[in-house]
Amino acid sequence: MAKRNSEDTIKKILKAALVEFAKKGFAGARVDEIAAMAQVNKRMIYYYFKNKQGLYQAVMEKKCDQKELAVLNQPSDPEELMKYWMEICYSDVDFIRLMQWEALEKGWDPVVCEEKRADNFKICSERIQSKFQEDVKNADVRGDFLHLCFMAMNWFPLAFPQITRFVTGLNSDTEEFKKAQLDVISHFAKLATSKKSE
Amino acid sequence: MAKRNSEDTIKKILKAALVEFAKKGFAGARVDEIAAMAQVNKRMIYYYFKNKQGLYQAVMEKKCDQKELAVLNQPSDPEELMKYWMEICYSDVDFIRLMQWEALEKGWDPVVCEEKRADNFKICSERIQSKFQEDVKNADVRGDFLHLCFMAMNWFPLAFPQITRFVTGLNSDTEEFKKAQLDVISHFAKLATSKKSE
DNA sequence: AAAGTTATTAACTAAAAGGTTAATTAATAC
DNA sequence: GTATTAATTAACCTTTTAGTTAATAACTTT
Repeated sequence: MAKRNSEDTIKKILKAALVEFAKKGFAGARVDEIAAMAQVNKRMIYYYFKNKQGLYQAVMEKKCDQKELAVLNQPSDPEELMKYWMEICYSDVDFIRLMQWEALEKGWDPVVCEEKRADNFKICSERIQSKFQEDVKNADVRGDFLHLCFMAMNWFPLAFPQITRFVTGLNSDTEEFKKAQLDVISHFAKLATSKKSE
Repeated sequence: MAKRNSEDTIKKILKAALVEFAKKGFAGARVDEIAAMAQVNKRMIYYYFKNKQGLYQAVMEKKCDQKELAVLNQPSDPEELMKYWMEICYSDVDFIRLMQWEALEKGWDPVVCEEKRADNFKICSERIQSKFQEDVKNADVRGDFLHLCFMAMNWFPLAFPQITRFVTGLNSDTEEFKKAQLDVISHFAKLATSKKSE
């Protein structure tokens, strides 16, 4: 019989739960499946996390904490910034899916870690504002709305893979797509940072 | 007892199913709930659509057909075009949610009406290409990728309401948000259509 | 109006799926 | 070593849910 190790079982459960929740959302995720994937008795989930909701909460909080680090390590150069966030998105599709499930399942209702997450996004918006607003003098466009647009361009292909395939003919998880998409985003970033000719 | 009317019951079922599928996705939708909402005996759903999957298919096909019309009625002026599609998005959030559930539940797998939908998007991409490419001579950006970006900016706030709230402090279903968002999108459109100064 | 067909209903079935009970085993304290 | 606590297990319970059975009521045809 395997040795006992509460820390290890908690870790195994969280890891499996992340995969399952990202794959099927909260409602679609199966507790039995998580237990099987983690190779842990189902009862352990209720022992450590009370119920499915508690486990979900724990998974979300952990992910949000991870992303906090990414915000703090942002590069300052605008060109680099675009590349940086794109890399992060494409290297952690589970995160995007988690956010997407949350969006659908919660709608406009409040979600976990509201304040922490809002703060993180605020930092990003301010970064964009300071880098872009100074250049586009004649554009009275809010920095947070610029931020939202760049985020949209980054997230969309991963959030809507079929539609991306319909539109571009490419799968968004291919290198070919990624390159072309970064090109457009950088193109927009350049347009927004060079003074308008008009 | 109410009079019999097969056409009417089919219509009632489809209407309720659209609401339920948009709200909870395929897996989350409850057949009993749809029946109750449609005020129809549950058995009728299986009678007319065989099973839950068949009903889902019917709902999706109907929606796709509806959107085909919107594509054909596109205005040609770029500025108008942005406004047109934004209005369509915000007046039919159910459609966006349907697409989003599909994205999550199907992942990269094929979906209903593949060819028809791909064709529709192609028309839109070509429209964008013809309107934007001629202006931005020095940009070797593909029209379909431009299209994808504009679509992303339009869809994102409705697809990710919490994140939009975190970033902008506004709910994406408010007029205030809509106005500001159209401003940014138009701003980007203008940037992309005026020749680069460089 | 009788026979046949189409639409509708209520009651039932079987299989998940989240959660619980209570017993058991390993580590720790005394 | 014995008692106590913490971790783990198997078996069970309850509710929910997609899907069925079989009977019945309303139209249509002849």
